[in-house]
Amino acid sequence: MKKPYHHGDLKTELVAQGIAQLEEHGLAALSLRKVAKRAGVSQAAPYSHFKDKRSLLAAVANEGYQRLNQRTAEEAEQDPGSPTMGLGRGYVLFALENPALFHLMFSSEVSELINAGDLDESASECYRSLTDGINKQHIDSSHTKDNKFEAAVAWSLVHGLANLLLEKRISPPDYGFGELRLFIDKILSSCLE
Amino acid sequence: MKKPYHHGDLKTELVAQGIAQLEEHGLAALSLRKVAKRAGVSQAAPYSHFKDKRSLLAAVANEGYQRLNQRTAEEAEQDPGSPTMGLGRGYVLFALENPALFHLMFSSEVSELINAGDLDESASECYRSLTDGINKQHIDSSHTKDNKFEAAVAWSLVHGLANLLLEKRISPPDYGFGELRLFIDKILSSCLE
DNA sequence: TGTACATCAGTGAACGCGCGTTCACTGATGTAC
DNA sequence: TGTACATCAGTGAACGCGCGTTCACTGATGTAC
Repeated sequence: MKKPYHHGDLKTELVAQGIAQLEEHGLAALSLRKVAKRAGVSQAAPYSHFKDKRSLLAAVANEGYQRLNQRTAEEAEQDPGSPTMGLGRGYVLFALENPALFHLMFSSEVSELINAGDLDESASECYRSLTDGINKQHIDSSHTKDNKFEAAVAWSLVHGLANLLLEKRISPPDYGFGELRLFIDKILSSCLE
Repeated sequence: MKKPYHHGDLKTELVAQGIAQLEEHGLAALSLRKVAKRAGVSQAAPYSHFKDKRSLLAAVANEGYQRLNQRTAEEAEQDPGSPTMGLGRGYVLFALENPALFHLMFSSEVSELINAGDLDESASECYRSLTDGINKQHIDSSHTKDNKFEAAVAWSLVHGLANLLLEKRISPPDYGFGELRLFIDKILSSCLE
């Protein structure tokens, strides 16, 4: 009665435990065996739901992209005056709040899966929503074309900042900022608004 | 006579073969055993020159940072009017010319080594030369302060662009650019000059 | 309502693999006398 | 110039480990009659 033979929703559980393992022990420690153990299931059980390890990775990354999209949308709502700043801030904050998940999402392995079309639309949506935000922002501004490039600039800036903060190559206190959010805004503002 | 017992300069050779292995087979395939094999030496031989694997990684990354500094300086010389653009272009080009080495240099593992002070000054020099470039550029421009932040902005932009190009998340042809160098300049110019 | 059966999620043992590291050793080198 | 010896770079076998994946299986479930 304590441990039913069939789990019920093992597939979802494996993705959840994958994320938990990721955040607790980092990307290098994400193995199928450990995820299975966390879910209280034998090491071979995941193969009933995922073709192979890459397939579980894709599902975990997918969940990550959905959360990223939520997080950026959330931050953009809070700051309706400048959608780009909100989206950008949300992107960087998400990375810092979910370091290993973010790492996985932009790892070579997952990039290959994305480029092979093995992920949902969620993965590409984060870029699309950035473009949308920029279009919205510039609809009644001086710029009219070049929005496409601005999106690439914004993504690069935000992605680079996230990575450099994550690896502690840039440290806000060195810039006199105790409050992370303010530092992010300061850096992003020079290019984004 | 063909194979002397003592190599002569195995330490240097191991670093060189580490870089070669990296570029030929990627970061995930960089093991001590493979590097030793490439150098024509037993798997235990590297331990005469390096305390452990991390120590070899540090040496390889260090060589990488030296090459990065060379590459950015080279590009900056070619383009004396705008040091920042030159440095930035050099940074991105280096990443694309040495994808796996760049990957290693900014991996979590090497970041930890850097933050623990286990690398030469070369690692921090790339950031310092960027700051210098910005100071040079703004010495007779309108801005006077804020150079410190501009350096963080420039580094973020350049680092993000390098990573997104590397993982093929951004593809110059999608923006109508066949020539990589022109695309990089277009993206960088909106923030850097 | 009760029974036979197909389905399939999950088990547990086993596979082969490459890895970092250790260890007692051997061969080459150079220095002291 | 020649010999004894310390040094130490490199050897090769072995260690234990965790990994992804396969396999024949077993237990639970639900459906057809």
